[in-house]
Amino acid sequence: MWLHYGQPPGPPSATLAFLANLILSVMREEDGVLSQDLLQRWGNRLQSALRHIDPGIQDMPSNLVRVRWNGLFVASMALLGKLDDTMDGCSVLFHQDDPKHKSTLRGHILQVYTIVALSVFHYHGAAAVLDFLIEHPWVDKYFTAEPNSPALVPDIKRFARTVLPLLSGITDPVGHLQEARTIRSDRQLSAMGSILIRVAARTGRDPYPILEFLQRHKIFVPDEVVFMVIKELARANSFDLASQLLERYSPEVVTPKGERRPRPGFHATGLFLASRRGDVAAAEKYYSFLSKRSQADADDKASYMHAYAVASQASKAAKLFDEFFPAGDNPRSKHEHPNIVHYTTIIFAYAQVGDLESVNLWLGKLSHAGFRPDVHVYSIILQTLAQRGDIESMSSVLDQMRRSKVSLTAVPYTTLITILGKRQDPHGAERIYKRAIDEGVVPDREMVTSIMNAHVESGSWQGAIRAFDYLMTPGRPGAALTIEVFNTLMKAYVLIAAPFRIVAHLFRQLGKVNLRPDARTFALLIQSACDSGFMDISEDLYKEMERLATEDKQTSLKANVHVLTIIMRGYLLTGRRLKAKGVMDRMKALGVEPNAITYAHIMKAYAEQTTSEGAQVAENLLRSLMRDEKRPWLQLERGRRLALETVYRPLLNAYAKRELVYDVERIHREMMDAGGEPTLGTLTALLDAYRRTGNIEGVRSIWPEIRRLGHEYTRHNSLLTSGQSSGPSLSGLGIIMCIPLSIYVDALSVAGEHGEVALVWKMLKDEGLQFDSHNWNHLVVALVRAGEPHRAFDIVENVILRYQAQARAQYGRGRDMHPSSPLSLDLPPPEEGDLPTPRPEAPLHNAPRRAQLSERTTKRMRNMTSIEERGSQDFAHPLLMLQQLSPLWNTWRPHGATLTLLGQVLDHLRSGRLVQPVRPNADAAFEQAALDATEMKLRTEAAGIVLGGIYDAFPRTVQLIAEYEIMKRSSQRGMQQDSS
DNA sequence: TTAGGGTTAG
Repeated sequence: MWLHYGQPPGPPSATLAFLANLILSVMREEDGVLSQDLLQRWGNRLQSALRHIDPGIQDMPSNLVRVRWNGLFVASMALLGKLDDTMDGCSVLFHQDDPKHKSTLRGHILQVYTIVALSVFHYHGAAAVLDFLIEHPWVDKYFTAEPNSPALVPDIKRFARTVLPLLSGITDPVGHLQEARTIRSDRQLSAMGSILIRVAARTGRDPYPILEFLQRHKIFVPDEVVFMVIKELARANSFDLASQLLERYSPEVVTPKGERRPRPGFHATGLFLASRRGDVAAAEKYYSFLSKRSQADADDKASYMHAYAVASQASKAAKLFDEFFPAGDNPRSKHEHPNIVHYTTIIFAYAQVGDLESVNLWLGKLSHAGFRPDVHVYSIILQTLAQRGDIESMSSVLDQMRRSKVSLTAVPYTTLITILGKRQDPHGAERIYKRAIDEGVVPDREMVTSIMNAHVESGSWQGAIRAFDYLMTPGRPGAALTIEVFNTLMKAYVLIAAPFRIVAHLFRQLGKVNLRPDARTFALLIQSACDSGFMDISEDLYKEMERLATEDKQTSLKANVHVLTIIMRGYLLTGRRLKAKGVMDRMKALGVEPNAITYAHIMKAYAEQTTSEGAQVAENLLRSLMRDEKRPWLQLERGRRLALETVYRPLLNAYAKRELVYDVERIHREMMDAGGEPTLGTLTALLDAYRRTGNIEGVRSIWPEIRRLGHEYTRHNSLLTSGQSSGPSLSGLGIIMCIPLSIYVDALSVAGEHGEVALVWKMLKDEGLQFDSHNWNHLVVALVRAGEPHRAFDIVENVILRYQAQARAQYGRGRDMHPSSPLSLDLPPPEEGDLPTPRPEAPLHNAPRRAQLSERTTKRMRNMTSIEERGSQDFAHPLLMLQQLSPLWNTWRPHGATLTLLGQVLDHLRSGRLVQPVRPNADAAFEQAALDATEMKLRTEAAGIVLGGIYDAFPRTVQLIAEYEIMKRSSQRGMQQDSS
C-alpha cells in the first residue's frame, strides 16, 4: 500500500494518469496555502510510486506510458523544489509536446506543466514562474486555445486558469519588463509582455500601460494580444483609446503568397468595441462582414445584440434574438441555440429602458430554456430596481438569490453600496462592504470607489480620504488611481466649496499621473469655476472641452446635459438670465435634451423672485412641461417619480418661504394629480408653510406623514444592509429628517407645546436619529421658550461644545496613508463618552450656499499660497487642510441666533426677572405679569439663583456669549465707520 | 466561473 488514497488502478498508463490527476486535485484543494511540507511529502510519494511501477517502463515501446512516466518524474522534482533538474526535465518533455501527437499525451504534459508552475511559484515566487514560462517558449503558447486541437481545450483552459493568477503577484508589470530589458531577448520580452497583458486582463487590472511600454520599445505584440487590450479598454469604457488602437490596424493582411485576407480577430474586436459604446451603425457594419463570411459566432451575435441594448433599443435587440434563434428550431442543429448570455443580453436590453415586464418575460424564457438565473442576471435586475428606487423589490430579489444559493460578487454588492451612498448612509454602505469581504468577495476598484463616493456624498471627508488613501496604496485589492477615483476626489473639493484655484491646480496635476480628464472631470471643474463666480473661465473651459472633443477626437468629451446645466445655473445664480437663455439655445442646437434638473433650476430662479410675475413664469413653464405629451425631460436616470418631484419642488419651496400656504397646497395637489407622490422633501415644504403661518393644526397633520416616510426610508436602508427589517431605527437617516424635525420643534415651541417638544425629541432619540447641529441649536431655543434656561445652557455646554471639541480632535488625528481597509468602521471609534454619534457635517449640495462659502474660504486662504504645492503628489492633502479651514468645519457650534438669545436670557436674569415659558396664544418669552411686591422679591431671588447656577455650571458658554457680543459690537462699529 | 452585470458630473 503506497498511497492512502486507494489502490492504483490497473495498467501503468491508467495508474500514471490517476497520479497526475490526484496530485493536481490535492494542489488545487490546498489552493494558495500549499505548505512546503505538503509539497515535499507528495514529491516523495510520487517518486516512490513511480519506482513501484515497472522500472523498465522507460524502455517500453508505448510512447504514451513512457512520456507519462517521464513527465511525472519531472513533476516530482518540481514538488521537491529541485529547480534546475525540473527545468532540464521540461526541456526534454518539450520534444514529446508536439501537435502531431495524440491529445491525451499532450494533455498529460500540460498537467505536468501545471504542477511545475504551482511548485515553482511556491518555492521561488511569481517572477520565477514567469521566467519558467519564457525560458520554455513552447509552454506559453498554451495561453491561447489552439483551434486545431479541440480535445485539448479543457486542459489548456485549466492550465491558463491555474497559472495566470499566480503571476498577478507581479504587482508592477511595467517595472518588471523594464528590468528584464537588460537581460532578455526581444523574443522573450515579447512573450513576457504578452503574458503580463493576459494576467492584467484576467485580474481586472489595466493592461494598457504594458502594451504601451512594449510598443514604445518596438517589441512585437501579436494582434490577438492587442485586440485583448482593446476589449479590456472597451469594458472599462475607455472607448477613445480603444478606437485609436484599433485604427492603427488595417482590416486586412497580406499572406506570403500575396493574397489579401481579413485580419483574424479584427472585425470581432471592432464589433465588440462598437457594441459597448452602443454604436449600432458600426456594429451592424462589422457584424454583416462576419456574417457574410459565416464567421459570426455565438459571441459575435451576443455583441451585436448588446449594441442595441446599450443604445436603448430593446425591441430591436429582441428581434435580432428571434432572427438568430428562431423558435421551434430543430434542437439538434447545434450552432443555432441561444446560450445564457444571449438571454441575459435581452434582459439587459429591457432593463436599460426600465421595462420590467419584458425583463420578467425574458426571465421566464431563460428558465424555460433550461437555464437558471445566475449572478449576472440578478445583478442586472438589481441595478434596474436600484435606478427606480424600488428597495422593496431589491430586497426580495436578494432573498431569492439567497434561496437559490446564488452567491453575490463584487458587482451586486457595488450596486447596493452605491444606492446606500446616494441615500446618504455611508455607515450602511460600509456595513455592506464588510459583509461582502466576510463572504469572501475580493473588492475591486469600483467597489471601493463607491465607498469613497458614499462618504463624499454625505460630507464625511475623513472617510473619503481614508478610502482614497486605500486606493492609492499599491497592492491593496482594487487599488489604482483612475479617472473615476480622481473625479470622486474632485467632487469632494467641489462640495466642500474649495477655492477654484485649488480645484484648478488639482486638475492640472492630471497629466503627471497619466490621466485624461473626461466629461465628468470637466463638469466638476466648470462647476467649481461657476461656484466661484468665474463664468468667463467656465466658458473657456467649456470651449477647451469642445475643442478636445472635435479636433482631438475625444468623443467622451462631447458636451452633454450635465455640463450645460451647470453653466446655465451659473448664469442664473448671478442673475444673468439672457446668458442662461443662450445656454438653453446652445442645448437645442446641439440636440441635447434638457431634463428635469435643467428645468428645475430655471423654475427655481424664477420662483424665488419676490414678484409674483416670476412665480407665474415658473408656473407657466411647469404647465407647459406637463402638457408635453412625450415629456422627454421625464427620462431621468433616477426614475419617473423623482423627476416629477424635481420639477415641482422649486415652486413648493418658494411658496413656502413666502408663506403662501394656499399655493403650496395647490402645487402639491397638482403634483399628486400628475402621478407624483409626497416625499420627505415636498412634505417638509408643506410643514414649513404651516409653521411660518402659525398654523399648528396644519403642522400636526403633516408631521405623522413625515415620520412615516422617515421610517420607511430607514426601513429600506436596513432592508438593504441586513436583509431583514429591524425595529424602528432612524440611525441611517440622512439630513433629510433633521430639517423637518427642526421645523417641527420650532413650531411646537412657538405654540407653547413644550411637553410635546420633549416627547418628540426623546422618541426620535430612542429610535436612533442622529441629530445635527441645527437640531441641537433649535432645542436650545425651544428650552428657553419652555422657561428652562438652565437646561438650554446645558445643551450648549455639554452637547454642542463637546461635539465641537470632538470634531477638532478628530481632524487632528493622524492620517494613515496606507490603510489596510478603506472602511472607517475599522477605525477605533472617537472618544464619545455618553454622547450619541452625530451626523457628519452638512453636505453642500446647495450651489448658492457653496458659492458663499467658496468666497469665504478663498479669502481665508489668500495668504496660504503653499497649500497646493505642499502636497503636490498627495491629491488629498489640500482636502485635509480645507476641512479644517473651511467655514464648514465649524458646523458644531452654537449659532449666532442661539448666542444672541442666551445673551438676552442672561440680561433678563441679571435684571431680576425669571424666564417664563411661552404659553399658547402668548408671544413673548420674557413677559412679566403684574405681581405684588413679595412675589417680585421672591422671583428676583430665584432669578439670581438661576443666574448663579448657570455661571457655575456653564462657564464656557457664558464666556462664548460675552465674546460673541463684543465681536458683534465691534463689527457694528466697523460698519458704522464704513458708512460714515 | 469565458461570455453577460457595477464605478465617477448637474
